[in-house]
Amino acid sequence: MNTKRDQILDTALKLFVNNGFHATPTSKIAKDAGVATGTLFHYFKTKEELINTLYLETKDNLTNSLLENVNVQETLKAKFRQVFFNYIFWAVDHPNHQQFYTSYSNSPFITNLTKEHGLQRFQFIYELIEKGQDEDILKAVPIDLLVEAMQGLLNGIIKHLMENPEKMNEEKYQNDAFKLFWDTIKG
Amino acid sequence: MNTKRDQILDTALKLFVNNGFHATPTSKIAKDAGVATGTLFHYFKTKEELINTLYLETKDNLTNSLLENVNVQETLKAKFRQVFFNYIFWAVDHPNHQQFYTSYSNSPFITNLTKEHGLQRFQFIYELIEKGQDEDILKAVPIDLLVEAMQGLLNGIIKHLMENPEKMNEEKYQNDAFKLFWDTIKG
DNA sequence: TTTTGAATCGACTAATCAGTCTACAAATCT
DNA sequence: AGATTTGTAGACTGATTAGTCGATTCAAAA
Repeated sequence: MNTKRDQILDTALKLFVNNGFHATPTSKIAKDAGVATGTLFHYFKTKEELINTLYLETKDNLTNSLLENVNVQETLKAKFRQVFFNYIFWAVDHPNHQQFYTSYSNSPFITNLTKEHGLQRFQFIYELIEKGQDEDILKAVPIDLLVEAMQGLLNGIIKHLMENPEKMNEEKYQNDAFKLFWDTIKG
Repeated sequence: MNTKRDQILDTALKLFVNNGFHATPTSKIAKDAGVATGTLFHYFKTKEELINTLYLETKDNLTNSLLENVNVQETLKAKFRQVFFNYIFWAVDHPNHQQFYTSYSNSPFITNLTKEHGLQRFQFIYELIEKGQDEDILKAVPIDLLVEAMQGLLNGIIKHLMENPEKMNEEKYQNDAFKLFWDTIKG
């Protein structure tokens, strides 16, 4: 249900990633999605609202994935390992969403309001890090710095993986990649 | 000399960073730069050529800065330290260029040709890494992975620094930041 | 001095875009 | 059933955009 709405969202995502916002007219989104422009504007009042919706739904989707299979009883390192691979597998499974998210999370198109709204959802990562710092497992540097560093590093690794998808299933590669990550944050 | 051309480039950079490509008409660039649209198109055949020029000149500027004061006689770690801070200080000194570069280096606006052309200039970084791997100083992981990881991490650190510019001159912060970087790549 | 071509200007145009309007059909409610 | 809301369509419009064109200025070469 709500198939038209979803078709519009899916099509817009693809077009935005491949051509950018400005080269993607609403008329083309509607046409490729197989609906009329009236329908598009029925679901989204403006083009900007469509973009923001796309961004928020993508972020929700990612955030939910990050938490999967994170076992409370495991060590902190094991938890980070799980989150790390959740992120990576999500990116590989949803390449368009991943590219959309990294390309546009710093874009002036994504309004400040939207950014803030999205930010709060990473709360549990912050808690994980704080705990790690208290226990002297992670580096005692400003937490915001650590978060940005992690996110940047992850982006780099994912970028590499996107260009070398065959590595994804090599165990050695996986261990290497996580070692980069863990060495960065561990104290 | 060529002041008009430079005015156009400077103005375009500012507008692109603050408003994005699509919300920045050539007419506004010309107006803000204090020239006529005809003049803009005299120097740049198309808007896209203007964008690509901006990207390439920015990349040149960055690349040149990276090499400054890298002393051949120093240890590998010291060389990396120098490059690391060259990047960071460049970013702080040229915030608009920095934001333009990171925001748009993955953008569909930057044509593939331009990307490739720009890529070759990081040659010396690759050589530095290879040497480090041969000497068992750096991690023995695929070199492209290491490069992407470094770049991602650096982006994250810079992003944090942009939001906390007062930290820039704290020695502790500098050491913390470089430690993140070095721990990531060292073997 | 004369000639030439680059630099500059801004009015203009053809194309395109975001969003509107009207109409009708399907679903949901009373 | 009848009434009201929601979904869908696509032609249309007013505004905006990238890029053009012919006129003018200016500096340097011949």
